[in-house]
Amino acid sequence: MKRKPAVTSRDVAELAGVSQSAVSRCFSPKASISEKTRRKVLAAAKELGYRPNSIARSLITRSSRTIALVLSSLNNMFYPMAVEKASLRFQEEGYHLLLFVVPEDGDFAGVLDRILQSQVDGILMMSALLTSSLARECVDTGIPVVLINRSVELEGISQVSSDNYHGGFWAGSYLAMGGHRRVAYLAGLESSSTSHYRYRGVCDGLASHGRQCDTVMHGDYDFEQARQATRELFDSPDRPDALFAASDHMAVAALETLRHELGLRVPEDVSVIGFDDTPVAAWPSYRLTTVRQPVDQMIEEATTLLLKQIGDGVISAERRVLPVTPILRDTARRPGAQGAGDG
Amino acid sequence: MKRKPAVTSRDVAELAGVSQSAVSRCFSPKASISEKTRRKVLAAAKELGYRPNSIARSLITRSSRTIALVLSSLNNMFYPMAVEKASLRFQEEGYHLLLFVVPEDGDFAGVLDRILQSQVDGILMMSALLTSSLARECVDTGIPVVLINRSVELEGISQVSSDNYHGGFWAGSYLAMGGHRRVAYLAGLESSSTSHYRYRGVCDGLASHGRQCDTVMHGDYDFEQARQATRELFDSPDRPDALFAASDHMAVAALETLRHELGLRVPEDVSVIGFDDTPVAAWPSYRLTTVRQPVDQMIEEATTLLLKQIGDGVISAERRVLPVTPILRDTARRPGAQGAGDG
DNA sequence: GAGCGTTTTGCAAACGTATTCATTCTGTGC
DNA sequence: GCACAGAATGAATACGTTTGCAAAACGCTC
Repeated sequence: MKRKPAVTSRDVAELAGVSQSAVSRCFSPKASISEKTRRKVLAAAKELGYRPNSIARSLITRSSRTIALVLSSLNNMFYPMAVEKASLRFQEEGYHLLLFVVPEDGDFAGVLDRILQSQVDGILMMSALLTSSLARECVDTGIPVVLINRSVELEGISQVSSDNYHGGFWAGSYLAMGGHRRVAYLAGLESSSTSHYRYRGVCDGLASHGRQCDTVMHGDYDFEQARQATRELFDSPDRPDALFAASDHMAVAALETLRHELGLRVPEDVSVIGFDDTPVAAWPSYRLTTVRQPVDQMIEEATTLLLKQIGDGVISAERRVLPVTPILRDTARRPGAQGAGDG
Repeated sequence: MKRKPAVTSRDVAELAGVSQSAVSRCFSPKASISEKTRRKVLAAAKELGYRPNSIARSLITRSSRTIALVLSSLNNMFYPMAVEKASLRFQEEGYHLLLFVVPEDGDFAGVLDRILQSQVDGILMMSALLTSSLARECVDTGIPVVLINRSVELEGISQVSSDNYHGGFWAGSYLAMGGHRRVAYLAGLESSSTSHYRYRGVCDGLASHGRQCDTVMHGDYDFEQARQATRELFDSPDRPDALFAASDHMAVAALETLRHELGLRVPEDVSVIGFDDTPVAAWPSYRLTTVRQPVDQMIEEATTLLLKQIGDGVISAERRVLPVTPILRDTARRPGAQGAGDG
């Protein structure tokens, strides 16, 4: 079964007895064309199974109507959810998504090269990866970039994030009010600004009640590493009495380890707070107290921001911070409840 | 900050004092070019920040080096894992992935239209969606299609799936040997061939031990629907004593409902078997007995199949069925264990 | 330096579309 | 029937590459 030669607008023009221009105009919404020829053309097009070649169109219009979506892992359900939403949104606007999965420690320079070659109209990044020299390359080529939940110190790169600091701050206050004295932070990747803001938040939140953050351990957003970190943190007599994890994914890993491996009760022995409010947090086995990120809204903002810059042909460096919502469930002791030893 | 006009191979040629062809040849691996001019050209290219325009390249070579990846949901972790793997594989081969998320009940015809317009070299489908008339359209345009874990009755469409039937068969036998008398099947989408094969498998597996499948309930691969189905199935005195779910995702939903809502013990009161062996199945809270699909291998096969057809320019309809692996954990009573009333 | 095979090079023609511009058509008001 | 505005049309060009072809340059041997 061999490929046929593609049918072009010229073929359709010939069959319909009109010029190639006429055919082209039939497929551009705003072009001026009479109803009569439109019908002739559409009939011919249908008969031949013609579809405009969007590559040729991109070449002439200098716009591929394509967005590069770059991320480094889909392990944390936050990302699949974001991807799904983004895909739907861009599809609505007639844009396509070119997917780039780049390991956090992978060769992003090479991938960026391919991204820039592919003539995307914009870049949506959900991972760090972007060093300032690479960011400069994007800006230089004039491609708008929007970062989700990551930050980079450079003009020309827009950012949408949730209020990581205040999310952390709430967690810190809440744990302090619950009477916890030794709070540990289960951090994400070192390179992740998100994890840093959450950390600073939790510290300040604790500080606002005269407490402090006791220990930091890196789980790198990874399930197994989070488990290992939990073991090291809690497998000792003077263990922490509360844990704030930089993601639900890690919080669940911690819960599993605390309960099933270390034999600790949550929240009686240890309180746990996560971040994201992914679906798993609501499952009855966990009922994880957490901080909800407004995924849909974040994607919505990021999409709008990107499309606006593409439309205007002007790249800017806006910064949007969206509010988070504390979700009170059962893994963190509630302030005022029995057991709160807050003198 | 305005966009600059793009730098083209002509600009580079001029600066380097060579012809535009020479520049082009510098960027095609197999072209013949002298070391001297190559150096001149590369220097000029670097100075100007030149990158070949892959749109123009696609137009002339009639190959976009792009694959359409279509799926309908990323809820079940099976898909994110598959997407990640596929993305990495195709990136290795110099292909890009164009992502299409289309709801299972969405307008696939419209999306297919866009896929075909975008001149992809191949299509990788991880959802049903493909009616035979749409499949015909693909075949007619000469684009190779590979389906993962779905089937459609048509020449020209290749398929890679795991051995759903034997996975189901094993589950049926295992439950029968465990002494279960009333086995229910928590099915996926009606339209999913995968779910059908698993059903036929579990029926035959049970039959091979003189049992039969008692009830079927549709969970449509959705967490909430699976919970609802579980309620309806088990909230009665003559409830089933075992459940085979068409995905781990639904099996976990069932587990949550059985344990935390209906107060049933697993596996003492009810045995549960899932399908996929996604990471969640191994979490200590569940330790789900399940059937492992070889995700990596499936993607590997699908990728190879697709690239081969693209390379040969010949589309074929191969069918690969990959073996599954039973994973014995703790949610299904083990044959011979106390409580097996297979008298 | 001539002769000859091999590489390297530039020219020019594609690829399939959008769009400008000049031209022709259409319809309206007189 | 005429003038005129507006819409509809086609010819031609451009988008940035790859590639066949023929010419030119090069590296040999004699």
